[in-house]
Amino acid sequence: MSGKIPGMDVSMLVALAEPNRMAIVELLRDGPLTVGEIANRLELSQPHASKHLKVLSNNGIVEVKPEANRRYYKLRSEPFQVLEYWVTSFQKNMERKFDNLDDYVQELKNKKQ
Amino acid sequence: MSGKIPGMDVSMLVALAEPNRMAIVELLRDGPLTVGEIANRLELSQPHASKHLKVLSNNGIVEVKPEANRRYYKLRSEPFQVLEYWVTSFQKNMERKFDNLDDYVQELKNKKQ
DNA sequence: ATGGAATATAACTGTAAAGGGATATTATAA
DNA sequence: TTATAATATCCCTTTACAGTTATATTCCAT
Repeated sequence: MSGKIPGMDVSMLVALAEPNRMAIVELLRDGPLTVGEIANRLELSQPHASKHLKVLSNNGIVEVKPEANRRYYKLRSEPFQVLEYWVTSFQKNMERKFDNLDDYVQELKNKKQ
Repeated sequence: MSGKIPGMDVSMLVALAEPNRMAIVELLRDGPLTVGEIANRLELSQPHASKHLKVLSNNGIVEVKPEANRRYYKLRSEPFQVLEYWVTSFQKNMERKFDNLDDYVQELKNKKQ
């Protein structure tokens, strides 16, 4: 219809919407960490940590920096910028629209009849 | 049941991280709609739409306003405010930390040895 | 009260993904 | 070379959930 603001790509949210992965993301706030560190601090098995990191990586939420036989995972900022933009535009929309819901619904009802 | 998950509550993201539910949320940007309207516009079966709306409702993303035998679903702003706060604080953190990753990793390595 | 419209819910199926364990890969060190 | 550490990948089981169909509920109109 009118100015349809491009909907958020859901895959990033899918990646974030799992407790262990969210915990990883929160952990990486303070800086890059290796797989082993992440697994230790979150009490995950190493394969489990690697798996979750792969999901995060596939969705561009983290990137890898190999260093000898370790791999430092670090957050990427871009997806968070996209998310911030989306949710911000959302807020503006809602404030504008729903100040008086009752009137709005009444208006809708009349239009339908 | 790892009781150590800080930060964002993941359940809201779980609710958003499904294509049909995201589509519903985008649809409700322009104002409240009934179940039937939502099902029609997104080409979902009625029970399917109701189910997704229940998930959104259980997570506080939408609320219901009964009107005769119709039910208008509308967005709630609070969860979006929470999400915006979270992602914003995130951004600040990352800008501050990761300006020069190479130095940071080097520093980490030295600390470990 | 009867019928129909709008919505919710229950029962079921199929599939995707989380979680665990074993193994493969890569890199370093002795 | 062999050994060991760090990580990825493969296999397997189980669970969660999207989606469908059928039925129940609620409300309005006649």
